[in-house]
Amino acid sequence: MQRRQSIRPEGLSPVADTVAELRQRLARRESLGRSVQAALEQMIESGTLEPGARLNEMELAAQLGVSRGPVREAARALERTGLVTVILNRGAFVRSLDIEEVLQTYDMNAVLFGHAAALLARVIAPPQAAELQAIVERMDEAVAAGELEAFFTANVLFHRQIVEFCGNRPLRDVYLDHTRKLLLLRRRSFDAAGNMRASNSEHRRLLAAILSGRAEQARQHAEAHTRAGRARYLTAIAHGNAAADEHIMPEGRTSHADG
Amino acid sequence: MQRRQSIRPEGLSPVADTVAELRQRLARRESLGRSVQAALEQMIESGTLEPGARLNEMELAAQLGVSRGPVREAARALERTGLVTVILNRGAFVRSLDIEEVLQTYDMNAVLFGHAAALLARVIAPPQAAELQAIVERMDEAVAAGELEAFFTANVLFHRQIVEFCGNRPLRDVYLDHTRKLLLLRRRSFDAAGNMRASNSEHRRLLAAILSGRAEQARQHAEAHTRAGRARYLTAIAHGNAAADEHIMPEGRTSHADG
DNA sequence: GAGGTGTTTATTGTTTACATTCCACATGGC
DNA sequence: GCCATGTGGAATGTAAACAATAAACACCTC
Repeated sequence: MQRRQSIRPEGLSPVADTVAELRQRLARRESLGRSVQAALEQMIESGTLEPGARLNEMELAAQLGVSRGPVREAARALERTGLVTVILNRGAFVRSLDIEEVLQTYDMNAVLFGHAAALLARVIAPPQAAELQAIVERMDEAVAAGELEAFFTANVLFHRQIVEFCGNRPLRDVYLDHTRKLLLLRRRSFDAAGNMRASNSEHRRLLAAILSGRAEQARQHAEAHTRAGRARYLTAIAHGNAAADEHIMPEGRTSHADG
Repeated sequence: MQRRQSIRPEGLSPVADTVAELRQRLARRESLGRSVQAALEQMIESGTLEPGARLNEMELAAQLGVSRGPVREAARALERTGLVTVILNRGAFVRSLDIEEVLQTYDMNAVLFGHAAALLARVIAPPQAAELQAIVERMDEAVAAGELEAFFTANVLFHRQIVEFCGNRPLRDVYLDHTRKLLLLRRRSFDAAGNMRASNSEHRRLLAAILSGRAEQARQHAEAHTRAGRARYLTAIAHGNAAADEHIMPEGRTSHADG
């Protein structure tokens, strides 16, 4: 049973790994809590921690070679990010998004991304324009070569850079947080290969509007693109492709109407 | 040197206050960390903790009658809310918003609030309509009576209920978080008395659009209302009324361009 | 006297230990 | 046979001790 994470037989102190990680942490000047948070996010992304799973503090602390304190800190941080739910005296659980929340998040993201595009259309600078164009071309190449992973990476970057370049930081943070929430908790299943080409032609139209400075048109393209993604998600779950995991969570007391 | 918060001479254990708080906590089934978070927020709101102030863990723990653990937890939670900044090995500091961030937050909130209004216009139910109308009337009364505090309370509730009723939870959470960030860190100075009447007439127009089901018109009114608030903020700081506190924070190394 | 360096002290980061709560299972009563 | 109750174990909530970092002060050198 081998894993990529530094899970190791208990009792043995893994000197090599530990000092390497510590050196890296010191170099990056981040606390153990942050490091643990990153590790947990990767566990969620890789599926090691599935939706609904409980984050056992002792177990995780032992696996990561730290004490429970940093693990707790990371769990609380993930709670506010929306990746886990903390229940008093019961612990932290990886959230499972119900369809409703996914759709609502798409809805909000559409508005935010649309606004970012509109802002960017008014302020975009040449180097940024060049970068976005390069990303779109990279996606075209990925489509032609059928490289799904490459397309996925470039696709994420395209959206990320648009909200980055638009200049509104709070908007960027919110959009990235919620996009990441969707990515991490839905296991990427939405990006079916068949839609890559259509998706990137939407990117091209959006970028053209941004480059020509037509803010409102950019807004509409960006909104439409996000809503198209929403529609792709809907058809995906209709075909049973993706995880429409509902309510695996230990509920926070679903309130009935009885006394 | 007297303060409203439960700051007390060191060494004395304030039994009465502590047990009362604990009982309340047990009744509400919330962890100490949550309670401390609420206490810190109130300290920030009341001005006991001013922007730029450091959150001394030991001191706060002693004041609140808990250990440093819950205080740390609360500080990290507040960090993600955007109320404090945590610097490695130096502690948590109450954030001070620079003008740029306030304006950008207004900008984002305008879009979100506009979308909430548009959504609500399509789904509003009679009891919700009645409540919103009642709130607007309450604000009118407050204007007539010159009751600033009452107007402020009703005003906050009006916006809150619109995003609540619109049905999009992620949007609601984001909007409320960022609105609260502005309220807590700017000490309410934006709501100059002279603008109450104008503000509430905007509310009336917005509500009319919502009630008549005109989504796009509601969106525009809501957006315009938020941007009007933004403009009021700008004129306020131009007149030196409000706290345009810039960069009191110990900076996270403002990067210069030299080697 | 100015600048740099070593030391001190206060505070945070982290770990360890204790108290409390919840869940599961077994036991007994109906 | 089923439900209620009690008990045991495991995990979380909290507190207190330990380690490491950073700011402040004094000192020494030039």
